[in-house]
Amino acid sequence: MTTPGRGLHGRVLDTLGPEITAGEYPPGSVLRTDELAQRFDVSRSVMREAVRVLESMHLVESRRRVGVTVRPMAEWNVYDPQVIRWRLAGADRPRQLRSLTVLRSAIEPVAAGLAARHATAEQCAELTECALGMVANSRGHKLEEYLVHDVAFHRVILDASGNEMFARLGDVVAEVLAGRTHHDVMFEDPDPAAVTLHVQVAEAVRAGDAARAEELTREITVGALQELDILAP
Amino acid sequence: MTTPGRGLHGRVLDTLGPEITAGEYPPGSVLRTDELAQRFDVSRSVMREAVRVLESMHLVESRRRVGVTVRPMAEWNVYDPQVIRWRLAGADRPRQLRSLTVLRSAIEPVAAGLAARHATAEQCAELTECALGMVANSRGHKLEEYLVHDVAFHRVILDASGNEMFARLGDVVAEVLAGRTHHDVMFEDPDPAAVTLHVQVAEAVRAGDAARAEELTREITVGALQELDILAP
DNA sequence: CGTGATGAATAAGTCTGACTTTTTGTCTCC
DNA sequence: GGAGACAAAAAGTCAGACTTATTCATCACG
Repeated sequence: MTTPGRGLHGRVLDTLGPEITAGEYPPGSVLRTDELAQRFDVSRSVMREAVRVLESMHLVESRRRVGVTVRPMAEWNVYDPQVIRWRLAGADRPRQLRSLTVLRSAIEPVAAGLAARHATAEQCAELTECALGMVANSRGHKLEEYLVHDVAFHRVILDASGNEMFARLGDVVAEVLAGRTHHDVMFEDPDPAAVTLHVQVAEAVRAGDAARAEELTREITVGALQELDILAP
Repeated sequence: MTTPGRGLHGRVLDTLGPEITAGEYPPGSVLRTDELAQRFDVSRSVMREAVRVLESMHLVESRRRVGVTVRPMAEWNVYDPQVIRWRLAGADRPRQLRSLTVLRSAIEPVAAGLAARHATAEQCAELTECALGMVANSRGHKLEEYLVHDVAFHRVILDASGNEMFARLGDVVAEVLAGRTHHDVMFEDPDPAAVTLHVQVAEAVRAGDAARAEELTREITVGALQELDILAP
């Protein structure tokens, strides 16, 4: 991950950020920088830097003579990787995971279609390698190794799409996939059908068959959605 | 937009942010906080707050004994509304607009499908109202009025999807639509086919026909993509 | 009564200067 | 030429004094 302790203000954020995103302070609550500085035993300057960061994430708003007020969830920068991480670590992790999976289901098929058009030879090779890695670890409870290749696969697809907005969702996808493997119970080996689909996507991309790559990826994400629906219908 | 002058550090960001996102400092360049503070005629504390914000956007990285180094574009938080605004105001606006339009083409159809399932009666009414507003202003060079309804329409769709990640893209869509109307030349009235499609989407959502809403919206976004391809093939 | 002006209290905002800590580059010395 | 010590540089931290905007309450006036 990113460095955890990058300065005192970072330490403050590591506990204050999750508190806010967990909804511990209802929207409209006011925090006083002086009190916060006391609580975390840091100087006001450090506390102010932390508040500035929270402010840039639209988690809070700082106004004179009022204090630091917590903004309603609807205004948060929910695409900020830091915010995503905080929320995934908190109580509404399931809800968050569902939102992100729906996002994946919208993005990844289109990204795969673009990848089929734009992927370099090197990226095609990487993709095939990842798919093979998934096959090799799809049986025998080698979930960790499988995950590594799965994440790499989707990263390559997103990168190869040539769209920077898609490419930057690699971390999000990684978080979602890791979450599925680690937190949510996943005793069994991955679905063989999903593994096959990944191999086929790699083929389609290499063949430059955009429509097929898109459709196959859609099937993968539909599978991911169904998985969630089974877990929490 | 958001408040322009929210403190001294905000003023600094208003000029430093665009400079960085415009690529005026190549990746790896180092800035010294002291020099920046002098340049902007602010105290070091204010300058530090500004740097913290840039850091949280992953535009720069601050390291001891080294300085504030500019990160490569691939690491920027390109979903940060502030970053998007800075980049849209800069030189690579066209590229940015294309990326965002591709993003729209992935998100909005899925969002429309979900909206057909989840939209409240009130949201359906709003949608119809927006569509009618578009029709009413589709002829006679009433581009501004048309834009207002167009933006509102897409916002309602994204909100009604019930997915917060989609909902938060409302501002992005607004920027893209506004960009198309204002910056890129658009002398003529909007495409009548597009107007009809919006009306039909509103109908499909009200009827709860997810597949149809999705497909119609896909046509809208395909149109938006073609528009860009014609302007800069 | 309301209504608008006055003023005081409050909390964020700003600046300054001194000090600490980490990192890096260099200069020995073996 | 490599290992370790040393010095310089820049960010990081802190404390305290001061400024400024905002809110709220009070009070006079219509």
